[in-house]
Amino acid sequence: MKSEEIAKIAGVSRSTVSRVINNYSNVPEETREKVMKVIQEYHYEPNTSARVLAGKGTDTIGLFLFSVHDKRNPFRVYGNSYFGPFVDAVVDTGNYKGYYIMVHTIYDPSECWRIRQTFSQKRIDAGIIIGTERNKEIEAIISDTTYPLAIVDYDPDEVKKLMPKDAKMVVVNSDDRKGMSACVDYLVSLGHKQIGLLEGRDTTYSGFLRKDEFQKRIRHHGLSLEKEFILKGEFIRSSTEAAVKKLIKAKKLPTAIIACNDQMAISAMEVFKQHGIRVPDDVSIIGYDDSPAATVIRPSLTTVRIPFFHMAQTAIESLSDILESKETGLQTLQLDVELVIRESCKKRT
Amino acid sequence: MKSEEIAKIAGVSRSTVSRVINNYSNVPEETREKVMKVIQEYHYEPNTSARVLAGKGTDTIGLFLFSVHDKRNPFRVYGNSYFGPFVDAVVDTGNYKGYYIMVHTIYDPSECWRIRQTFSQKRIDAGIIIGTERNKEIEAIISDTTYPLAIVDYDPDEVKKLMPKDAKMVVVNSDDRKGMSACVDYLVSLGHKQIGLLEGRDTTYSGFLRKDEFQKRIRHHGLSLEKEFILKGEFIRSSTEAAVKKLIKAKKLPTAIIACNDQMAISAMEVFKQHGIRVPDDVSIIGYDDSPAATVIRPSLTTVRIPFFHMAQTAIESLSDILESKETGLQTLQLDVELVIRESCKKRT
DNA sequence: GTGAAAGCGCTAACAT
DNA sequence: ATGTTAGCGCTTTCAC
Repeated sequence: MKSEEIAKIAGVSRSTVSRVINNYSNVPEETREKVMKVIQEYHYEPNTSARVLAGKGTDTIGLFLFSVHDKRNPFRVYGNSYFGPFVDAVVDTGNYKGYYIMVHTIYDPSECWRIRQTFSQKRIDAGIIIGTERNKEIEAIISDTTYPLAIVDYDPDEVKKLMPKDAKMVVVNSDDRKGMSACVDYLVSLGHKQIGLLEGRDTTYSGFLRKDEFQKRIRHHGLSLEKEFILKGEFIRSSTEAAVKKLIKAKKLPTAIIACNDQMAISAMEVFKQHGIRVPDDVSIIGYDDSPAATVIRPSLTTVRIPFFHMAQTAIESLSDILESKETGLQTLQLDVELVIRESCKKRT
Repeated sequence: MKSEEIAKIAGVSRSTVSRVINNYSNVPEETREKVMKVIQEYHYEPNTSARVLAGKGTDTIGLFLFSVHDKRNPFRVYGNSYFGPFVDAVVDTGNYKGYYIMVHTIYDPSECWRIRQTFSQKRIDAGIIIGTERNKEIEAIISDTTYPLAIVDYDPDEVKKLMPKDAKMVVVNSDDRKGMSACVDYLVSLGHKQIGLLEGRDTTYSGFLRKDEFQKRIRHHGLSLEKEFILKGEFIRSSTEAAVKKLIKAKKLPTAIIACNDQMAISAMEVFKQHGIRVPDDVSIIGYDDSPAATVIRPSLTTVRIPFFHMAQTAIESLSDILESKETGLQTLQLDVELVIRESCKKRT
């Protein structure tokens, strides 16, 4: 079924059918109804490719997930506490606003060409990138993309510096400094003086910020910054386990540890348990993300809640605005976080 | 950049450029290389809409997730132990085979028109449906869809009955009867005689099969089937909590409970803990799905592992075959499951 | 082996 | 207010 047939049946021309479909103002109610009736009767849906070719948008947004996980890890994306709720939120909010969402996973910077290709083939009107580390490939994307692009968790200043003048970008972050300082403050208020950090990757904006703020805040409280208490967990299980085991072997434990994501916090808890070290009695632990697992594990995990849903919503809405208005430039957004106190921390007596 | 410009630069016609792009056999190596060089130099990518309009496929597969969760539950999809790894696997396998994946969430049968619309607008070449309950709307989709469609977790006989003669369908299930009977057998081998069931929804194929097999297998072992031990958890947390609380109030507990998904098992464990009932000392629990949470919770959850990754892979591959061969008919696939024994069950002494 | 030309289904500028 | 027409960028017969 094509618009021409609808036109014939309704006794009008293709253009009129098109006008009805696209809600043009200059078509009388009577004609509109007549055409709509035929459209509905025949369940006519305009061919997307034809519309796009004739100048309309695809109404499709591409979501590109940069996974830090190994390609062969079966939980690589959904096991990632970060992505799950975010994808969910993007699909939901996107669908709600009338967009189709195309999801891609990128396991390595060398696969960045997929982003460019998807744009070049005109499959999407806009894109969302999440989880990327800072590297040549992504910088190249930022430097030469003029399609609307939202980047989650990236340094806005870098984007501003790199992006073309006619770029339409939006950067969405959560308040990592606030989140981390809340963690430190909370532990200090519980009497902790020896606080360790399970850091993520500082090639990641949030990873860098959290570590940096940790150090600043520790100093702010006049505490000492022990080098052996800064553990390289790289946001993943394997590195975390190795780092925590090494820490335990060194025989000198901090009284509390802040992990830069929940997965590391949980891995650490498991290693501690294996070694007979009790959480929170012997060591307090704080996570970051507030992933679903945080409420399931025992003791339940005190962690920083990132407003993924809201971030996704914001990203989609900004892109939507950009697509409608054609406005150009960089838009920076920072959403609020919240420390969720559960059972994994204890007062230092 | 369009094919015409490439043609001009390479000193050939548009048709030749097209032949090169589409790997036609009758292009001499020399010409092919000449054209390819220009294509690469200018990073030319053919416009998808134009190709589709001219008769090519979209190379896009639609993934439709029927969520049993409430629209306002922030973990509705990724919190669903079932979907997460599956979406992941579909995107991965799909991308690997050169397909783009469009993800949609359907919260209510009344939103089924989205599936039809996406096909009618010619946005996708094939679709995958997962998590649907049996109802008028989905039956209508099955009855009138002639596009390649894979349905995960659905009664193949029903599909065969409903589908048009020229349909291209594939149904992918896991071996629910085997999974459930393995659970019962295992508990029986541990000496349990009073076994309860946290059932899902029997409008779901797997939900029905698991409950049915549970009853069959209980009888097979000559055990009694106590009505009060069949709890309606509906696959979700809230119903499970209510059902388990009611069970506890009745003062008569089974010595073991099999839940038809991990989420219900975990919810039940939490309620038991709140009431001072120990797992597995007082009651053994088995889940179903082997979701990531199963290894995190304490005691870790004995559960049936569903090969989501393999199921997704199978679905994509079958669709891919169908798209390439244009073969018609119904293809039924059933993948194997495995009982993963962890800590949540104990011998009945 | 390669080019010319028709056509895919739609939108939009133009004409009426 | 509505019809006519010229593309949008590509693939694909059909000639040569």
